[in-house]
Amino acid sequence: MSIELEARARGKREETKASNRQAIIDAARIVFAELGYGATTVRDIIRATELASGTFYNYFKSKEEVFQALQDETALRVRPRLRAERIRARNFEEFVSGSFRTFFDFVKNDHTTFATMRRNPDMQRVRIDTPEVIAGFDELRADLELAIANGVVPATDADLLMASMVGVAFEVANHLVLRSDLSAEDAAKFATALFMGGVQALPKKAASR
Amino acid sequence: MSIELEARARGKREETKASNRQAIIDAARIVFAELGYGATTVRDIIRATELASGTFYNYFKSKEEVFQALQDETALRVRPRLRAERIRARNFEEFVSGSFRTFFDFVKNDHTTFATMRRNPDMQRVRIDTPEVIAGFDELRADLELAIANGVVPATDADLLMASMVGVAFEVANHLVLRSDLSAEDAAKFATALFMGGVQALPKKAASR
DNA sequence: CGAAAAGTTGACGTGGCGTCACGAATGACT
DNA sequence: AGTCATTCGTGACGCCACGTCAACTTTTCG
Repeated sequence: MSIELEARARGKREETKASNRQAIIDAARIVFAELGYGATTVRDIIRATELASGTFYNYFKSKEEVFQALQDETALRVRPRLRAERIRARNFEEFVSGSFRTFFDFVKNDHTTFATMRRNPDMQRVRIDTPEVIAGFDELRADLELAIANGVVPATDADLLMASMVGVAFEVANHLVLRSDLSAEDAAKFATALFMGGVQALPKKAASR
Repeated sequence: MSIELEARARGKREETKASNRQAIIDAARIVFAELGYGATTVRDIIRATELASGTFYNYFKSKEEVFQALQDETALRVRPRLRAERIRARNFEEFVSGSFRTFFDFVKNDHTTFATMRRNPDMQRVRIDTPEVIAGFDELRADLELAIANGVVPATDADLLMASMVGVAFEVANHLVLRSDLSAEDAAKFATALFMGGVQALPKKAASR
C-alpha cells in the first residue's frame, strides 16, 4: 500500500533506484563489520545483495565511495545533535561538556559504526573524513570563533582548538570502545576538564586561520 | 671492500638477505609516497625493485607488512628522542613542551613520512599502530604514571591523559602539514598551554588503568 | 670438489576489477 | 491499449594483481 503510494508519487524508476542504493549500503554495513574495511571487496558487497555486479557501479565507483556514504549517514545523525548541544550551551563549560558527552554517548551506543573502523587486520585504522564530517569540523571551528568573538573564550587559534578537540574526541573514543572500565560520562568529564582548564592558558592570537 | 668485509663477517647469505629486505623497504617508501598507500599494490613495489615477485613474499606477507616495517623504522627514530626529552625534563612543563616540540619538529622536517599517509585518494587516512608505535604510547603512559606518583601531576587517568596527548599530537600534526602559516613552535606552544592549563583541573582518580 | 641447504625466479591458477553490448522494464505520447 | 524512446539491470569478458610452487641458481659445509 504505502509502496504503491510511493510508486505513484515518485515513479517506479525513482523507487527502485532508491531501494537499490539502500540495499547496497545496508549490505556494505554488514560486510564491513564482518570482514573489516580492508579485507572487504566490492564483490563481497555485491554478493550480499541480490543485484548484479554491473549494477553496483551504477551507484558507486568503489568500496571507498560506499564507505563514504556510510560515514555520511552516520555524520548526518551526529552532527545536528552536536550542533544543538553547542547552541543550547549558555557558557563555554556547557559548550565543551555537551559536545564531548554527546559524542561519547553516541560512540558507546552505536558500537557498530565505530566497530567497522576497528575490526581490521592487525592495528590498522582507516579514517575517512567525508564532506559531511568535514562540514561538522568547520561548524565546530565557526562556533569556536564565535565564542572567541563573544569573549567567552580567550582569543586563540580556533583552527588548532578545533583540531585539539577533534583529536581528543577520536582518540579517547577508541579507548572508550576498548576499555570496559570507562564510561562515556567519565570520558566526557575528563575531556571537559582538560579543555576548561586549558583554554584559559592558551597563547593569544589576533585573528584565527 | 667494505662489502667483502661484511660478506666475510656475516656470510654472503645474510648479506643479500639484508640487502634485499632493505631494497624492498626503500622501494616501498618511494612508491607509497608516489601513489599513496591505498592505491599501491604489491606488484608496484616489486616493479620498483630488481627482484622477482616470488622473492617479495620471502620477506613480507603483504603491503601492510611493508608499511608496518616503514612505520617501525620511523618510530624507532622518534621514540628515543621523545623519551630523552621527557627524561631530561625537570618539571611537567618541560615534559609536555619537550614532547610536543620534538614531535612537531619531526613532522615538519620529515615531510615524506607523514606525506605518505596524506597522499591518498580523497580524504582517506590510514593509520597503523605498529608494535614500535604502541610501545611508544605505553612508554608515555608509564612516564605519566610516574609523574603522577611523584606528585608532579594530579592523580588522574593516565591512560586517558596519554590518549589525549596522542590525539592532539596527531591531529595538530595534520594541520601542521597543511597550513603554511603554522610553525612547529607555535603548534607546540599551543598544545603545551592546553595541557599545562588542563591537567590542573582533571578529575581525580585513585590509580589508573 | 660435491652434495645439501637456502634462496630466487617467473609462470600459473584463482579471483577481483571495471566495462559494455544486450535485453527488459518503464513511462511518455498518441 | 499500443508504440516507441529512454533508462537501467545483467553477467560475460578482458585485464591484472594475488600468492604459490616446481625448477633452477647460489651459498655453505664437509
